[in-house]
Amino acid sequence: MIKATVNHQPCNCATEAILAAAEELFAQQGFAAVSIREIALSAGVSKANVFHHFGTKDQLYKRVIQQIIQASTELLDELGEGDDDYRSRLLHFNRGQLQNILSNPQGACLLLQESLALRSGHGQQMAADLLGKQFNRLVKLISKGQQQSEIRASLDPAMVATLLVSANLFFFDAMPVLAHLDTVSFADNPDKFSEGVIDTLFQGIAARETGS
Amino acid sequence: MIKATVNHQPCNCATEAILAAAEELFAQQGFAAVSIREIALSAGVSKANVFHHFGTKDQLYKRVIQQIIQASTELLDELGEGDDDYRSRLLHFNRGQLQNILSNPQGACLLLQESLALRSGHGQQMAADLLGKQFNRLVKLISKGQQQSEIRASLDPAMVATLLVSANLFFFDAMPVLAHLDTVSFADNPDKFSEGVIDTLFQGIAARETGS
DNA sequence: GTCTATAGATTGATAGAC
DNA sequence: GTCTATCAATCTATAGAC
Repeated sequence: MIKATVNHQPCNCATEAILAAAEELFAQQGFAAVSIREIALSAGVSKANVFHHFGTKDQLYKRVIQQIIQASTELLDELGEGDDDYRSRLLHFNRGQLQNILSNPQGACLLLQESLALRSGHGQQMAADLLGKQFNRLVKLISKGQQQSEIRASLDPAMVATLLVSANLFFFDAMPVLAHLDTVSFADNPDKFSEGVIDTLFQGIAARETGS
Repeated sequence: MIKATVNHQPCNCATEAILAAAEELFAQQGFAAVSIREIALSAGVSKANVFHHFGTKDQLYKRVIQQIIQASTELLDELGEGDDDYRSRLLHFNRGQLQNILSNPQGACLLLQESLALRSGHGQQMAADLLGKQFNRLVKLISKGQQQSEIRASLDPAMVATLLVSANLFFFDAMPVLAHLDTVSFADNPDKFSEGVIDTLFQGIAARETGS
């Protein structure tokens, strides 16, 4: 025994295959529409094997959500830091957040499903915490920009944060369908979109005399 | 004339009860998680009665989506018209859209589910058309504002429309969870939110000298 | 139109061999 | 850990009486 060359993560190929298959299917069809049989088939294992590793369908789903949240959280811890001007920092933050969303569309889709409360509140709290955390980081960034007089002090920082975050979620959720409208030119270019959002927000949309 | 006191809609109480029950349950749990038995129980009719009136579960779902789209479409046909300045007209449009969404949260929830493509593309096209129609109305409104020199001409109208629409969807979808953050003050006041969005967008968020 | 009864398929989960 | 075989429950949908 002593388990010599053992990996603490024993390359448990089956569990990873099951998790990957489950994430894809849950994202595409939603929790209730996916059967364990379907997941097992897609992962190349037997149905009983899924239950052996994850106990119940609910627990498997919870593990999938946890995995997404964790990967997502690790990616945004140094977003928007640095000593650039606040316009650059907000652009950096927003662009990073959008890239993060687009880097795992399935995960984003599942978190959006959670936000709609389609499941009986299992992963919902975790998804809410993730959104709240990102939102508060952004609010803090904007507040600092106001203290440094780079951002208009009379604005509610949470309102500005709302406009920034909502644009990214909308890009992910609705842009695929708006892309076919001839009025939309930025649907296939996230970076250009982020720049457009920041430009528009910083300059404002009201026509002004060329003052200043 | 003619058609005296007749209703073409013969007050078919059962079908309406079924539709109402189905809309509520589908919105809360998603299509796959709801059984016909559950819908029939909630509507106060028998299971077979549901099949008699709607044929299949898919067709019932499609009818629910159609009903929501139709009610939604009727409500926005004169939004943003008038001869006010374009700031007022955009505020009017956006506030109306948000009120429309909040007036039927279940419907909005179902349309969001459609946008996530959880169903095999039945109502998805209709939901996409509705969003596209509203979006294009808004784009046109903004373009006219640019022609009248009330809105900065160098902006992409679709970008401005994106910021406006996304804010409303975000308010509906994510605000309930953000409401618990102490940084957010407008979560329970849609009208105040709409004003804040328009204010922020028109003035821009960059600090400027008090010029002009 | 509304119901009861039922058919036939599929589901989540378990038992037990290997 | 992995499998086959199986259970009981639930599902969509239909048949047929009233």
